[in-house]
Amino acid sequence: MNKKLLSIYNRLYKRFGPQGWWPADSAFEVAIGAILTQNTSWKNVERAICNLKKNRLLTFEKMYRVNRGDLAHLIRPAGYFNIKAKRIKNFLSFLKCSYNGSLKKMSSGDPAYLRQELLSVNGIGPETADSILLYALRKPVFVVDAYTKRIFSRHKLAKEDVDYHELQSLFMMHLPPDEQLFNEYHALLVKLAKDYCRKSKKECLRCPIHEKD
DNA sequence: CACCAGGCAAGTA
DNA sequence: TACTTGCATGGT
Repeated sequence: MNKKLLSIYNRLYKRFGPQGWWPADSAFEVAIGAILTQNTSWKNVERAICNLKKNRLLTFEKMYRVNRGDLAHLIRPAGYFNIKAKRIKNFLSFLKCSYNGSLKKMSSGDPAYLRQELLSVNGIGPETADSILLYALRKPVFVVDAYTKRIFSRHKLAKEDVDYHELQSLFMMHLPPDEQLFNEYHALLVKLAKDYCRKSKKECLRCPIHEKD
């Protein structure tokens, strides 16, 4: 499995090259984006982030001050704007209480402990927590998402109804705990899914996973 | 028109 | 525990 996972990674990297994740100007922007992208296309998230930038709200202090209603209005293009505004506020309250609003302070903590903390915030589940840990805090934590599940179940590398942590440990048990590797691997799986493994698209022509090294 | 997108929590039985 | 439903915009 160790070899297989690395082999898949090498094929994806060879085909698609570095993906440059996470596209953002700061760790704070990554964390907010992680909440905004819950079950939402990245294109819509970009519109919401653009609105936040235009209003100079993409810093902890500014966003901590703004009303939840005003925040909801600005992130409207990302969908679920009321509940996401609440979730962002929950995250900011946690960050204020535990780390005085500083992701930099937070980043010195132990990944397993930080994960527990993030999961205790209402609105932050496994994928959002792991996205923040990997892409904002640079911790070697593998991010699983709907794409990862779809690709691995369609290729019979995992069962159809595989559990989040089951699939996550598959990666983390068989790969070195390399933050850069996890970063690129997850990004490449998203790229693969978008190009070759859409939900409604059953075929998988020219899919790099099937190719030789 | 239906279906999907870088999920999560709350309600029901 | 195991389903089901609400949340909502914008693209195909």
